[in-house]
Amino acid sequence: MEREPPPSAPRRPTMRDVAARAGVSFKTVSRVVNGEPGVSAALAERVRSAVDELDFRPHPGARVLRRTDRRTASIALLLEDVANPFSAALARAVEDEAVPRGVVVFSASLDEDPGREREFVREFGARHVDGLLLAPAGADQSYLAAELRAGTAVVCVDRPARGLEVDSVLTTNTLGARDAVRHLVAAGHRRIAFLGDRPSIDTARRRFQGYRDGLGEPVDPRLVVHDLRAPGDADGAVTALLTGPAPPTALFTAQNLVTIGAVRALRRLGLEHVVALVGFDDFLLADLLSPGVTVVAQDPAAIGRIAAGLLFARIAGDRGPPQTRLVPTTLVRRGSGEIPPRE
Amino acid sequence: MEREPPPSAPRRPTMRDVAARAGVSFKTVSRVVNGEPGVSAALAERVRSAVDELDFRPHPGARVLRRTDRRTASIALLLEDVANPFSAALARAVEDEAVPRGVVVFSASLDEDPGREREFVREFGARHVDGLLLAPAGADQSYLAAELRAGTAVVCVDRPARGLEVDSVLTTNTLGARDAVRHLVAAGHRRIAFLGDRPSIDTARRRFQGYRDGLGEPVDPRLVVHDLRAPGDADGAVTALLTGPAPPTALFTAQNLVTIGAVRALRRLGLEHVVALVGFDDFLLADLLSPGVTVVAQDPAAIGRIAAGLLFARIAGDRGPPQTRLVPTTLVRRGSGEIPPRE
DNA sequence: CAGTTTCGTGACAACGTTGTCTCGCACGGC
DNA sequence: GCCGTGCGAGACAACGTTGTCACGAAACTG
Repeated sequence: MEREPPPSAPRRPTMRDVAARAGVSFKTVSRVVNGEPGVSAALAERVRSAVDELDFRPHPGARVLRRTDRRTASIALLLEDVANPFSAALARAVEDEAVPRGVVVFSASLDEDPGREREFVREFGARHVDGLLLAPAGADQSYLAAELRAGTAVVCVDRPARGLEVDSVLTTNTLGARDAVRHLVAAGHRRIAFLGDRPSIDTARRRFQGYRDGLGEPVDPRLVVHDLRAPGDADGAVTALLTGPAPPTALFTAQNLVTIGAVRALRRLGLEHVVALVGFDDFLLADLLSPGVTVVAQDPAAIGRIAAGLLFARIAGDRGPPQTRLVPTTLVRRGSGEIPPRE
Repeated sequence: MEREPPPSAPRRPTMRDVAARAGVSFKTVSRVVNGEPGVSAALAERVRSAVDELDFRPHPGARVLRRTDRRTASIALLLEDVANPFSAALARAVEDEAVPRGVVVFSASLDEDPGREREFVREFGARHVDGLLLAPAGADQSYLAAELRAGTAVVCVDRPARGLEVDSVLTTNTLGARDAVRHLVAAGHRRIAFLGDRPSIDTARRRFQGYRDGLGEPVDPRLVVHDLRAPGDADGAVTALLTGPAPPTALFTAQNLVTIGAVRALRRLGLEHVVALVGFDDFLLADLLSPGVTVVAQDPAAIGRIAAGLLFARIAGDRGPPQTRLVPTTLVRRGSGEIPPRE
């Protein structure tokens, strides 16, 4: 016979409690809390001190239920992985836009899983977030139309939505990659390898396009490797390329972890001062390696800042046509990209 | 004369809409949605298909208002800065515990600001999150007692709460720092500098204590520098130490960014193969620098995982005494910590 | 076969808030 | 001194859901 004595059912104070303490009706409390006019100064003061004494805060659930604007003052941030530096920097920038507006941020990681993307969108839609900031994982976002109709604002970051017109904030992937490759070409390289992520990912495809543009001559398919995700994959691919016949004299690595894998491989082969390397996306300490790693740097904070700005404009009622904003890249020369071809 | 035709007031379907479509009372819908017994198979099926057709999802605000357990299936994560790798890895681990439980995660950055800490706690408390995972920024957390009374579970991560007994998950800071310094002592070093963050931060203080323990002899105050935050600070401090009289033969850097600043300084002075270095907290690419940077690695993912476990146990009703769980560090030898003293 | 139990279903109140409506009263105009 | 006017304040409904209760029909009991 076990019995757990309920420890006096924890409860936060409500407007009724405040009203009782101040000796007014609970509607008067509502008026004071919401700054509505039509309350005498004396009563308002009594209410305010009762609010302070009880540490009253209005219940957001009840509030959203009744309010006409239906705002929850919350947004959701759906990124590839909150632990990766690009996503994390973007998330922080979004938070910095949200907090001054009194808006809180849900965050979630999609792990390139379209199923997870849809589940999270559904979940946060049901929770009535005011807006959704999404880095799409799946190949089709037309399902988002239902959320837009239900009144949830949506802005895509890093990758555009497919099958639906919404605001997007993207890196100039094609141009950035083209610049990287042209930089190598300008140093005299002709055999430049491309190492990239899965081409089903929009950014990976665009960077490959930029590689082709930058080369300016037909691509040698033996110098192209796709579908690399982890540093280990890249390490293997680079090792195979450089120990095989007709090795490249330069590498263009089109993703963060691929770049790191390539650095590991070059180091192990003792070729880090012989084979040139330019990576897409900057990373911490790239300047302290020897040679420093030349990269095409993205600006995740700018993406987050701009995207949050667009989202809050939509939430505030902007009904203009969908916009695409492009955030430029910067070529950062650190040494590895300036190695001339071996002769 | 401007007029915005309201675009048919976006609205999500409610139980009433589902009920109308299925030809039942809305209470029957509630029963089916919540899996309560006492609904005939035929009706339940009708309701389920109406739910699917309308893509109905119950309104969480209304639900929490009425439910006896008052659960919102949400938690808040209050960390130093979601963009820093330690916090980001911790956040990801927490998400991985929350998602399978159907719980969503708010995240926020405190930036070592006690005011921000209190505001966020207040905000998320008012939003009735089920639990709060907090890396305290302020010197006193006794104010949390009010949240606990109101029924919000709280677990501290990385740093203990002060002025209040709650569950905490901490790194073995003192032991880890002691091991690092002993490692240098074992290599023959006697003049080992300490470079750390503000001693008002619990972890910084403990790491300094570990330094003293590891030295085993009186500390030379000229080799101790506190209050370093950014890499630039550390760079300057290291430069001053090494170009001054009686320079140290080894450095113990007690924080991530400080370690990076120290590496920069050593590199600039050309002493990276002469002065030994052990850092507290691991970082990406530490192994690719030359020499590789020896560190005392923390395990932020384990901290997040364990803390989330404790939090969900509390939310589920665990009323046991507050626990403190310690997560051990690992000394990772990569070269910089194995340099013998210059003779 | 009357009386009782069970079971499926719906009516209704309540959660804590905001929006609308009404009421009482002091005030000003004639 | 009478009546509209305005204004402060409360009563009440409603938001979308869950918990409680009541009802009618079917299924048991003796």
